[in-house]
Amino acid sequence: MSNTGKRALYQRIADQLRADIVAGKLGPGSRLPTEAEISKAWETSRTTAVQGLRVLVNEGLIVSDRPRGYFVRRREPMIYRPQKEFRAPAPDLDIFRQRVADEGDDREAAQTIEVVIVAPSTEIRDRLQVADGEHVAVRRRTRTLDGEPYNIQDSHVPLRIVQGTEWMNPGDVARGTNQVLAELGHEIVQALDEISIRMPTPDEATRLLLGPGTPVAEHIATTYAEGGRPVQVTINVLPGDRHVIIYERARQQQWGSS
Amino acid sequence: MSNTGKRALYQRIADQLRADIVAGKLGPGSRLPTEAEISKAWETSRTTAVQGLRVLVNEGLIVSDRPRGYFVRRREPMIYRPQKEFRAPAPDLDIFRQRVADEGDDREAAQTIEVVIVAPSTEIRDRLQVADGEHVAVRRRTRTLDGEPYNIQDSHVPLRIVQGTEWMNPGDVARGTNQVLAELGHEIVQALDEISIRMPTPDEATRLLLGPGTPVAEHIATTYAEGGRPVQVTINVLPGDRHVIIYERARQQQWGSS
DNA sequence: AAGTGGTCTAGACCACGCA
DNA sequence: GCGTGGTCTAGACCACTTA
Repeated sequence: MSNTGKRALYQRIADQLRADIVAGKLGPGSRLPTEAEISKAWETSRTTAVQGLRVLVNEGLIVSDRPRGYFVRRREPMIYRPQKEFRAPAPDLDIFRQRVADEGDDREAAQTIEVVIVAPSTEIRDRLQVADGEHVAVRRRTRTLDGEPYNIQDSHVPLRIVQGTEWMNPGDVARGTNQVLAELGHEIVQALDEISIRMPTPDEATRLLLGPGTPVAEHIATTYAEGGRPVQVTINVLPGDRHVIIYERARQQQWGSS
Repeated sequence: MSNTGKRALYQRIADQLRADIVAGKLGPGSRLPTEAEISKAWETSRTTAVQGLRVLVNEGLIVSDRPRGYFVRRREPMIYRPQKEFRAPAPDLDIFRQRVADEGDDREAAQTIEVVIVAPSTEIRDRLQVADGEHVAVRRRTRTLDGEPYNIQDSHVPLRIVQGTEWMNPGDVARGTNQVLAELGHEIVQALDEISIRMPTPDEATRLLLGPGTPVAEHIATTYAEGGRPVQVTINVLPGDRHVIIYERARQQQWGSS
């Protein structure tokens, strides 16, 4: 094999296929050439063809569905809104109206809930400001849509606050767990959202059925009661191919992206 | 090679190394065993060792610094706040105070700006609600910190709004471009933030010097003037290994993550 | 039974940074 | 020069799905 350019052959194979995909010549769901076809067309070994395909897999552009072949991936993100029921007069958001309305419409939402008591990790302890030996209660939720895992949500509260209360009930709480906390004297008045972007851990990849090349957002919501007292830390893990995170901002706040 | 378990050998190699990294046995910056050492230790071919290492590269856990070897990656994310100068009484955020204070402190920030006129993409046209043949002005910024690329920001405005104004000056506008827009009769009163998570395009990977296994957040901020009229669409591309996105929410809004 | 991708072998030559 | 990772070859056997 002669190196016609500086770029490696497997890179050029990937470039070619990627170009076909972004140009629409290979639309979502299309089947790609097989490894054998590619290696023949480029007069190279199958290993190199595989390497080229793997580039696109790691970019999240294609998936392999063995033994049927490689296919162009579909993306159908759902709306994720840390600010629920935002009441400011909404600007003209036709694009989203549609998709928001779709949420939970024809798709069947479900969730599994378990509640456990654990020693908090450093991340949780820092944000919850609990003492060193103090334990926390955790509501672990895995949400599914049409049977497909959708996201993971783990809420952490100091154990002393919720021990023996409805918060620890491992099932739905119709009026919402924040309402329960409010009734317990911990009404939430403020929150901090931190959103990090990273590749999933193998454990997350398993729980969320993530293919290679699928990054996740880790959304850590820390909620505070009056006086800046932290009440709850919720960690949400959102597969990048299934979510768009939406925030709305109104006049009383300042404008970024100047 | 006998398949001792179901899991492929290269997977088990990756598992072992990953465990060493998350356990801290291999701290940030540590050098990993060489490909040759791994293949010898596991009694396999170098190809399989490479395959195992590539798993971790694609997870963003390690980088190869040829020809020095593989190294455990460092993560030092900066704070990114779409809500700037948030004025609500801040909760106790010691963790972040530190890092926010660091911003632009000992590190040298710089940016390159260019302004061009283009036919808008569908994404832009939908959000900006411009007519079909109408053109838009784009301020393209690449921000660097200590000479390292940090993020990309492209602001789009209908051309008719800013033609011949200071907005199109390809340099700093001391009082901010939003102020310029306000003076032109387009004061911003509302905004919509959309955040998507994905792997970078090859072009973005080049511009931002992204290694493999580094996902990006695409933050699309659409700002609106009185009456829900869209004024500007800003697309920010944020490398996941260099940013944490922060939002604060206060009482007048509703609480998500219930 | 045929064809697919998943994994693996045992080599090879190369570019590059460092001593 | 030496050792590193980057790339590539020309095969091989396997598990799985579909015809």
